[in-house]
Amino acid sequence: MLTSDMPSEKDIPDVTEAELAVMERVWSTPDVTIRAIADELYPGGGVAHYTTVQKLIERLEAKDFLRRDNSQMAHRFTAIVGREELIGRRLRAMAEKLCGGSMTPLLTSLVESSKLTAKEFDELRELIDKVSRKRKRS
Amino acid sequence: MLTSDMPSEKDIPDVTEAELAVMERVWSTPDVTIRAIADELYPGGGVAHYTTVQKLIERLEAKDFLRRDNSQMAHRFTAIVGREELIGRRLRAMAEKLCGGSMTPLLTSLVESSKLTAKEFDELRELIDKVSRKRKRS
DNA sequence: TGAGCATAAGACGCGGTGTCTTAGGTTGTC
DNA sequence: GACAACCTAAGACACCGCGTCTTATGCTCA
Repeated sequence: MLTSDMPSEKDIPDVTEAELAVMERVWSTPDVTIRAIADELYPGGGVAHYTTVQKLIERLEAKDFLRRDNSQMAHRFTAIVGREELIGRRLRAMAEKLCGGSMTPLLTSLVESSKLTAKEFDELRELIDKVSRKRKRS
Repeated sequence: MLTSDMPSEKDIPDVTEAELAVMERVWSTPDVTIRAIADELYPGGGVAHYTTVQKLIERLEAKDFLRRDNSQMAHRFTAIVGREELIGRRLRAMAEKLCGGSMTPLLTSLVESSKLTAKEFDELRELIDKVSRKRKRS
């Protein structure tokens, strides 16, 4: 009863840890094959490891994270959801769970809780200046 | 094998969804009791619901998210980890998993997608200055 | 024709998580 | 003192997500 499954967050798919490891290869290698991913994630792995990757790919495809090209016998895969998009989704989910849906408290909390290094502070300041300047022009 | 449990992220505790619901009450009510939380989360709930909250509290205490005052028979609880701190932890963990530890992509996404008004931009800038000034003094 | 590699589909085990059961101690009231 | 009503403490439980593995089948080429 305490686990609220509102459609607002439930409908936007995320990836598990193993799926993310697969997506990393899909992002870095264009038209990657299952074999290539398996060889990289499980060096010297057997059939079981190969089909593990296959199952992960199958689930990622079901969640529309990647597209399959089956024109050749060994299928090729391309990312639909990029890293930036995934970051955005997770930030949004986080804002939903922790801040009533607003992204602003995420920023202010980060600043207030002193969880940023001096360097990151400077980066953030610069970023804000840039965006607010750009915002003004429109 | 694909699930990497490096101590960098594993050692920093997080809360589950039900635990978060409890923390919300701990944050909002000073010196809250289990009874008060249970009555709010499970209106008209029985013994089972009460002990559910109790178990969640026990786990939160084990993770040092709250402190127990057992001077009275009905124990009182106070938050150790605040919402801001929790947000910071989750953002850090996210940077770790998705950006190799760098916060920059997260900050970029946050600033761009949090539709800040000009006024909020100024407020945030001010906040950053204040905190970074305080930082320098120590 | 058989070896090698691909896909497809299902089953499995483990661990996390929310929940519940049970036992026992303290307080207040008749 | 006895009893009800509250509290704590500790463990067990069921469900489910997730990573993994098994098995069956098909295509390609020496």
